[in-house]
Amino acid sequence: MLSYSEENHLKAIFHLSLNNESGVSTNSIASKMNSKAPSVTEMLKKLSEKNLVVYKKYQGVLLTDFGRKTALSVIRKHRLWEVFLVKKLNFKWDEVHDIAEQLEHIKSEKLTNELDKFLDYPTHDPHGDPIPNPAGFIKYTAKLVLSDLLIGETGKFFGVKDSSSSFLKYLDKREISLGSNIKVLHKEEFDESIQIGLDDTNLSISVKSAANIYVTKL
Amino acid sequence: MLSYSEENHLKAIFHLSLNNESGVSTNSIASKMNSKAPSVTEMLKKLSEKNLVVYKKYQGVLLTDFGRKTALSVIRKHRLWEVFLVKKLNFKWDEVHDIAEQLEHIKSEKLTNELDKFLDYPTHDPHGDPIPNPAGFIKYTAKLVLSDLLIGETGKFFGVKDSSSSFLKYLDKREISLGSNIKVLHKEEFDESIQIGLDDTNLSISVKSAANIYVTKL
DNA sequence: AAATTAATTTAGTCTTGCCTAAAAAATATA
DNA sequence: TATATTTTTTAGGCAAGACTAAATTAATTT
Repeated sequence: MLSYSEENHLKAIFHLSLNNESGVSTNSIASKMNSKAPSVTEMLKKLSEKNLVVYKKYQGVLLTDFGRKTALSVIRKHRLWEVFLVKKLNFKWDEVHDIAEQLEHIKSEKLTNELDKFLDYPTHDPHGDPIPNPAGFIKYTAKLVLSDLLIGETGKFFGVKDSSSSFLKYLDKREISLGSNIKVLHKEEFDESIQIGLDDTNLSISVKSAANIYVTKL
Repeated sequence: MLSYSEENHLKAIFHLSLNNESGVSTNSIASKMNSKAPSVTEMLKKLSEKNLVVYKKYQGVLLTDFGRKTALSVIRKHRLWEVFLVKKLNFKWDEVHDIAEQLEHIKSEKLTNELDKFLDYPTHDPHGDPIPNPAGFIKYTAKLVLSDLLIGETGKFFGVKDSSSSFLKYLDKREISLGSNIKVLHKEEFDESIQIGLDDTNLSISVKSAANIYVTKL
């Protein structure tokens, strides 16, 4: 039975190893976990003992298959609970993260699978991130970003890269919501801002925002 | 912010003080928590520091108003989650306790209240126990037990005293379920067993079982 | 290649929550 | 009431998970 802290470290390593094939550094884990390097070193030893990671001093760390499956089971629960909160309990997508951080540690396979069924087997969470299946398989989609689109092209908004509450609120205020079709009308040379068309309205957003909006080209 | 262990101790004290107006003993708490007396003593000091209990060495312990409210908030969450598991996720009433023990510690008032609304403000959990309201008010009903009924009387089954999994399974097997109307047909002098009528069937149960079945006289 | 800087690990400490064994207080009994 | 028993508390220890400061290893720069 894993502790919350063990599960959280596995999750952090999983997320960091997506960018870093060759091994995740102690410091990057510490910074993601809001902790300090020595705490991470100690935890890596323990996870290594339990065959959840491959760890060699000073060499960075990687998940074993078992570790990866375990991390994905936690992520699966996190994302299913996010769907539950938004779809069933009227939460906004920027309010669910902290609660899902708690719920993801509840231990009951039956609960997870019944929840999945109750939600009608969702494939993505409210931020557009894919939900792993019970076997730990996760379906990634190529991640095209709004700022990658050329003038005249249209994309369907399916997720965000930075899911911080402030960015999500920014999107809500502008009524840019998951599923919208966004057309790139113009790119300003001066400040790189982008004019977009959304339903009947036109608005201007910064490149920084556009780089945070995942789209599928239509 | 209270720890799981603090919340669990408050809950134990709450339940024990229902029978014991004058103060709950260290040993009784330890036995309910599956721990040992010294652990309880230590915790009582801490809870007393935080004004959750009134504790004087060797004198037993009682909840303060604040402690009582806190305990009831945990119990409220426990029972709401039990309703959720049974009503929405197809759990049997004997399967929900351990999961609710985990879920009761999730911290989010909004979550609790939205869950309450989603479940349409249930008044009782799947075992017939009343659910406290958000203000910490709990409505007790006088607890009449099946073995209290006289021959010829009928009661509506609304709860169980001992909600152990084995007893709940026993009831399921005999198709004695919450809400049933049970008529006392006969009491056997020899072994005190009781003949009952349930819908169209008659069956015989022990006094011990009958003393675990809460009913309202019809 | 040596020296400096950065990253990581070790050593030692603290808190929480649990324990056993021993001491002290309260209760029951002869 | 004095003694025995039970209950509770104190004392001291242990494991988990965090930390700071110091030491070590790796990486970078000159």
